[in-house]
Amino acid sequence: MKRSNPKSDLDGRLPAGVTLSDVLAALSDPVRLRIVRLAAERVRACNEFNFDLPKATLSHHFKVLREAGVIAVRTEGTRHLTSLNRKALDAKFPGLMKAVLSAVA
Amino acid sequence: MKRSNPKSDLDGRLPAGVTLSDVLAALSDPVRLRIVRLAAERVRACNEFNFDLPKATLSHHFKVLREAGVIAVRTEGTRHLTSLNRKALDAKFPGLMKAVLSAVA
DNA sequence: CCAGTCGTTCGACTTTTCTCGAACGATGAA
DNA sequence: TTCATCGTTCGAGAAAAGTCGAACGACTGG
Repeated sequence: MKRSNPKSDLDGRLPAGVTLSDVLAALSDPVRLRIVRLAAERVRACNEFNFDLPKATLSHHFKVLREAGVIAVRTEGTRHLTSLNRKALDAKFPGLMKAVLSAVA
Repeated sequence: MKRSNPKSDLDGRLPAGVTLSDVLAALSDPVRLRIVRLAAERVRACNEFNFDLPKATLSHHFKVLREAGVIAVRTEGTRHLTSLNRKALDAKFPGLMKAVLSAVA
């Protein structure tokens, strides 16, 4: 995995220049919304997201979410632990994740 | 304009089957986000949205927002009065529009 | 009736996004 | 070392979304 910056992805920062549109676009896919809901419950390894999708497809969706700063990934040996970037999102877009996560559909 | 249903678009209902993904997708475009912010201030005729875009492009964005139930349009003579479908959105997705509208970017 | 305005729709094109097989690098176990 | 596993990246194809000129119907003022 690319780790140009030595700081963890879990340090609670959003990528520079991320806009509301970017975040909404990242969240606007049903698969990614499922990922976000699961990541919001607790930190998970990728294989704990039991989606019946090819891993290349999954990896793509994780990448979109990462680039929008919605999720953060910490590598631990073989496993990639994914968590919701809740603090950073709440700081920049107050109330957004709460609304998204509490929505029924 | 197509008006298969005699009820006004302003009756505060969301189109059947609209999901959170649909609404987020509609909101994820910068132009549409601007439209929504302006419509949230007050009801506006289309020409009050002073975008420097061809009217076909504008019409497309309005259509996307309408189909997601984000805005409602009432025809009054020649003018199409656009308003945010706030009540219906708040009912189905509590806090979402508040977060979107209060976001800085 | 005619001309002008308003917004939609059509059609074509470009751009972006999605999907996923295949190859790859990194890691851990035997 | 060798092998299997994990997740990424590449690349190609398919699907979806965005852009916008042109034509159109609805309405209004003259």
